[in-house]
Amino acid sequence: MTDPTSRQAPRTARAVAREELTRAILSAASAQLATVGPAQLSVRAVARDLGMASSAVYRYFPSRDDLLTALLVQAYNDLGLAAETADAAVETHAYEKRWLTLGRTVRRWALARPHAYALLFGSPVPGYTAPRTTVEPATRVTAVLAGLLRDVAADPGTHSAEDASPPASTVTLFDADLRAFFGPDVSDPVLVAGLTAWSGLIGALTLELFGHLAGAVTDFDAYTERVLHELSPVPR
Amino acid sequence: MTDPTSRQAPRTARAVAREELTRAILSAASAQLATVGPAQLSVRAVARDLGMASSAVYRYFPSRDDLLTALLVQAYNDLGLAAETADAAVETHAYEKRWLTLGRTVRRWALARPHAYALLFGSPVPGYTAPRTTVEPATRVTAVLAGLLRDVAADPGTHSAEDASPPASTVTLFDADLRAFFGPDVSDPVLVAGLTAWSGLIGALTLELFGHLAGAVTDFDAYTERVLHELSPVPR
DNA sequence: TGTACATCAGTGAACGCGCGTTCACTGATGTAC
DNA sequence: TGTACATCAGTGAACGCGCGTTCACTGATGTAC
Repeated sequence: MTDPTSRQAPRTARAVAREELTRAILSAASAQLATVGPAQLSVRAVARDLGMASSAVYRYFPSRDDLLTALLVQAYNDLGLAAETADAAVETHAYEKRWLTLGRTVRRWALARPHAYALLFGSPVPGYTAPRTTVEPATRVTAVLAGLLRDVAADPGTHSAEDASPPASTVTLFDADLRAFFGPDVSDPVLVAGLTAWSGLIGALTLELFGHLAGAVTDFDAYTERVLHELSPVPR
Repeated sequence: MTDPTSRQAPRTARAVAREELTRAILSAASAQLATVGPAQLSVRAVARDLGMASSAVYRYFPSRDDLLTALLVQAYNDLGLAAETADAAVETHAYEKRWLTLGRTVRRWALARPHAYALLFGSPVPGYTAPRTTVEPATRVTAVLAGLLRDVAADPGTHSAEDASPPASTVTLFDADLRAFFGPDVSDPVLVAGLTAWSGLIGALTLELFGHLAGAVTDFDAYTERVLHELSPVPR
């Protein structure tokens, strides 16, 4: 990633204006998602909101899909940053606390912007395929979980007798990239446990946010706490 | 539910034709979902697929939203029936087997029609609110889980010492309707465990079907088996 | 510091398209006598 | 069994709307001498 503006910083008026409008467009587009969903995201409506000609938006994003991609990247980075920050504030060895913090942080993030959550974890947008650019930002939240599992695996105090049990699986479950991502200390069973916990978190948020538990659960905060405890993939 | 056709069954040619076309419309609409998603479901496109005037569809469904509702109801009933049938085929007391069967059945159902899964468990359709009619069909799959938990709770052989531990929660987590649905024998902790397992299943399917594990998991069948074992909310 | 030219931002009209829904209509099917 | 009338299915045109994207353009900002 070489940043062309980092050589010197002229900061011309044009560059400043461009940055600001880019932000304004993204923000208007994001606000739109709250009412219409990603498949209905409309370049014309965004332009209308900003009081500019629809064609002007094309100076900033070459197509509707690029605008959508930018929203995806922004949301993933936003969520990733929130998770990283929250995790860094917890003592490294307080493993369960770190898991709970991750869950709470993701949930708080999602509750504050349900449309962004739906963009990331809801139905894929028909006809749109996210480009490679989105892969790395998407990785950030899960990297926090990976870090936690890596720390647990590296801690000799957390190993009980049953860890010596044979791997028992002859099948290769995971891709080499994922294995590398979690590191060599994280065993297959731990990886399964971690992904199961992550699935449970995403499932619980999906059910809550998409209204499947409306009229069933009365206190979602307390409920989620219980579920997170139940799901914890770390010892203690 | 009084069925007006049950008094006698004249089965006029018109009635037959109407039933068949209704089915054809639903099937064409369902096929559409595979390519465009529920928000883009188009009455005109459905009519085009069937070779009829778009206005003719309105003789069968008064509006686009009603068509969508019919699709929802159909999908929920389809999934519910699959789960009920599969569960009935397993021995009542083979609790874990029943849980695994539920998970496998839901997954197989979803893999065979990912668009239907997205319709039920993906992002809500913006601007559309499902009417009361959909509630009961939506209940069917979860009723299978409820039946399982009820059977476990009613079985005296499944209670260990720790069940005697105090409820420990002063908060009311669940709505009275849900409590009634699961029955009085199912304790709060068991209910939490059941919903956690369900969340995990939905989360795992969402991550798999919506492509979040592409390039991470290599063998999704084996992976899901492991996750289902991990999630099991029943003893043994 | 001033001028000449190049670059960029934003406009407004236009292209071709698809949508949900209504309406007056034709012709076929069903029903009552 | 036959006839008269009512009901229903399906048509095609029309309404008013919104969309993504392109294009030739004006005017402002930036740059090189």
